[in-house]
Amino acid sequence: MPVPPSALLKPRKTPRQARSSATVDAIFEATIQVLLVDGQTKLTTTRVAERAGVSVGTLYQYFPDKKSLLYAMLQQRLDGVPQAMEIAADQLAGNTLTVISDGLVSAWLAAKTRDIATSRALYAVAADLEIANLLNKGSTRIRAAIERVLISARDATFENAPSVADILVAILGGTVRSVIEGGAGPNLLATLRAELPLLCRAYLSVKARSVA
Amino acid sequence: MPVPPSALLKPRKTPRQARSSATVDAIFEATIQVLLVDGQTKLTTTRVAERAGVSVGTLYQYFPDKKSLLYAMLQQRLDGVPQAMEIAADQLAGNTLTVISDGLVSAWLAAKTRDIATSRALYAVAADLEIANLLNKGSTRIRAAIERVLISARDATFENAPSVADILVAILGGTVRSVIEGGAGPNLLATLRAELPLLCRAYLSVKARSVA
DNA sequence: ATATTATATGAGCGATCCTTCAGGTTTGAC
DNA sequence: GTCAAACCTGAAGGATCGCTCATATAATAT
Repeated sequence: MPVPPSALLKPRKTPRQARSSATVDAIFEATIQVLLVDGQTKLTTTRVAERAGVSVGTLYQYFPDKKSLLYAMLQQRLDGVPQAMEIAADQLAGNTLTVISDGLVSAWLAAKTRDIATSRALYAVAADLEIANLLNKGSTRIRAAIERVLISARDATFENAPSVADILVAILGGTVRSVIEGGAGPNLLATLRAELPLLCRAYLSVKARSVA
Repeated sequence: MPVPPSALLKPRKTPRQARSSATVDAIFEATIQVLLVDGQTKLTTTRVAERAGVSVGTLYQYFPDKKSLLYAMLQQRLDGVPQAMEIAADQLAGNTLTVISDGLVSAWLAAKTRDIATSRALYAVAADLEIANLLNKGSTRIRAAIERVLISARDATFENAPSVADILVAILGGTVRSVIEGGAGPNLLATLRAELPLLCRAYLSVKARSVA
């Protein structure tokens, strides 16, 4: 279970019995709930332990400190997002630009809304430096995957694929965060689902040069 | 000097002499700097007072508590953003859609990048409930202004102007935050300046029905 | 049944931080 | 020069929180 690079790894152990794996899962879920209900400033190890139904000493058996707990929880829950985008990009490679665009948006929305509670909890702590670094790593993977698949489009080329990829990442990341974090109703999320494909397609059409 | 609605207003006074106005300004600027350098978890009244060159007792003369200080600082520094967008929207009313679109983007980028340090500091605490409420109020004003000006376009109509306004707000707010918060170099901000007009124009073109 | 290993506990320590308040300094009116 | 008002100070009290550790309980191997 990975921890922030700067953290010393003690005292911490790996679960060996089912009941300790269940304990760690309960601690992760409790961390998310406390973030959502109380916010970052009231995220304390005492509250998390209480919410998880364990004692604070149990929590400190598995995590050297509070920051490590947070980092480990986010890494476990969110590692799937960059991975899903890489897989989607690979599967879309060589298609037309429209198919690529719609496919990327679809994969992105699926990855980000699969677990909206975790995404919201993430946003609550995203400004923390080490969490931001974790997110930047993920973002860099996504951006690289998007650039590769844009270049692979069979009916379009780009004068500056890296820049286009940058903007797409800003669009995808920014709009979804805006909607999820803003606590908007299901209506706005549905509107975004309908509009994001149009938006990305429209933008890529303007940026692409057709290959006749 | 406004404070969060729920906060009790004592002990707190309004500056009467120039030196106390200067003190309050120094406290606000120090708050921003501590947020940028140390992050929210290390935003303490002691650090802010030290950075401002005053004692903590001075700080508590003007602000009943830490949350009130933060709220008041952000309200003062950012109140200009919704206002700038409302003015821009009013000035753009009745124009063609392209002029409206480019004008909104321009006004938005100007408002958000006029003081990038404050915007970044804001993002560091945006998840805090009361700050989020302050931001939502601003967002609601901007969204209403955008909707009005879209409806006023002389060469286009929209089947669902409110939804289009929602998406524009998500695009504008989300992409700028993504870039400013990500601490990207001036290159990415320049890329955004170049691309955001294209993006919004492209999207609005797809959503609009021409008036022949 | 016993011993070992894994897991769990929560009171308490030490550190940090918010806020107060009695007292000090500066400014301006008279 | 005196006095009132405005402004400033920082040690200290109280609260909160991160984390430890001596001890308890459960699971597993023999």
